Amino acid sequence: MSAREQRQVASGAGLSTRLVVAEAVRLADRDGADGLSMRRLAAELGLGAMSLYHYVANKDELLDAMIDVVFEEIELPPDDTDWQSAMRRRAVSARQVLARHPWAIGLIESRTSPGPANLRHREAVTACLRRAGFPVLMATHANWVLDSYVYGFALQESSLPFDTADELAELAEDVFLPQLPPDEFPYLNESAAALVAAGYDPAEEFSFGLDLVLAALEPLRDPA
Amino acid sequence: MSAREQRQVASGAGLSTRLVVAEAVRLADRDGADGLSMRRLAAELGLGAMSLYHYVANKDELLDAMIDVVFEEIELPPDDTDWQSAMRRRAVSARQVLARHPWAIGLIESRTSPGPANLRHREAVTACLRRAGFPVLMATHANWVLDSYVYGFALQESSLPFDTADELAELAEDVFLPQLPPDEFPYLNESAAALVAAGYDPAEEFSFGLDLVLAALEPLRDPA
DNA sequence: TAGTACAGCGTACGACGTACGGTGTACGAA
DNA sequence: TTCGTACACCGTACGTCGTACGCTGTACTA
Repeated sequence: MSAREQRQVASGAGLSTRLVVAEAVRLADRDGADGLSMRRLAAELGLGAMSLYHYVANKDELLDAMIDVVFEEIELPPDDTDWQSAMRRRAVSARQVLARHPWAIGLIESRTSPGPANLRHREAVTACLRRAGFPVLMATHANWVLDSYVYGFALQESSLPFDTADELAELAEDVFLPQLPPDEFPYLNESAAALVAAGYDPAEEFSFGLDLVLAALEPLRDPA
Repeated sequence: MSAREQRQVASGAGLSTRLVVAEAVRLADRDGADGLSMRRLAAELGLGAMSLYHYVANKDELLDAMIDVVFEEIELPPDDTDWQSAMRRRAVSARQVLARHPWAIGLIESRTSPGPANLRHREAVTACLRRAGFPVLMATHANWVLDSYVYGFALQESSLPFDTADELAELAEDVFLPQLPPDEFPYLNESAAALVAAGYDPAEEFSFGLDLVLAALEPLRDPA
């Protein structure tokens, strides 16, 4: 029995590994990945720094657990609709969750062992694709394409310095365009202007690409 | 004139900001983002820690500069072919570069101001799409879809604990499958088995999704 | 010959993760 | 009632981090 499992069982009353990890997620949401330190987390919980090590083996394990909490928040593809609707539901949910916890995206790069929620998620998605008639290897391909799109979109979105169309318009005028001489960046200027005029909505932008990918995957199903 | 620009001009003989950043990239490639510290970087260059601050304002600026070096390595879309070939070239190049510098992916999340190479890259890609006949807003959409796919793929690839089909086969047998009880994860087991049997090549996997996306974008061009 | 840049460094401060060895309280057994 | 034990928790300390501050020495100019 590892130290971690031991603690998870114990202390039915007050603290628990789950609560510690949850508070860590809250802290990272508020202050970013760099703002999360064992000391600050402990202080937030009213503990001394070293007390955390009764619930978590080390910071690395804490980060792994935090990522798995994030995966837990992502909706699984429902199995009472067509596969496209199901995959859309879970993709949209994933984007929302990752936008809420942007630190998670940067963390994924450095941790290589998926947690239980992650595995459950992958199983559910693969199941949905297989039942929709995708051959085994096609389901793998579809999985890669969809996950790449979702993670990549979340990554890009998290690195944007604005969240809404209004903020974009403001920033474009005050910061971006002054940095983009029209003779050197004619196309970016054109795009920026068009984008400000048309309005920018991350959810819509996400939908566009998602529908494109889903439609492109459709013909790869086996005509069961 | 900022401290940084000042240094870039000075010291024509030995060190320069460019060399410092280049060495930082090498160090991050070798030891990961966490392995890069100002002291270690300085030591690698035969300097005291504080000497670095003659070339770089602070670590944050160093990280920004490192990311821009990475973007510099990515091939721009050539303009002597059809748009699909051009976008494929730059996407394949981007994947290769990001696989060489996986730390860059995790860094992107937390830095919001694109460097000059990044801007030049975006301009070139947008130009290619516009010239291929995509209307302004369609070009923006295409940009989002393609970049999302590329970054997302790179992110996933960097978080895989294996690089080749052989390593996958080995890990699957020794680590993955024992963790995946067949009754709980039937589809992941099926996928893993099929993947081991068929062999796994990241470049091929990348190509599959890339071609899918490119083909899906084709009809969105304006029939100029 | 004096003055001025500038590359480079030594020291120090506050924060970090965490190893190690405590302390107090709760509780079952004697 | 007493004692042993388990467990939640913590204080201190070590090595590392980024970097502020102020000092060297060298090279070159006036």
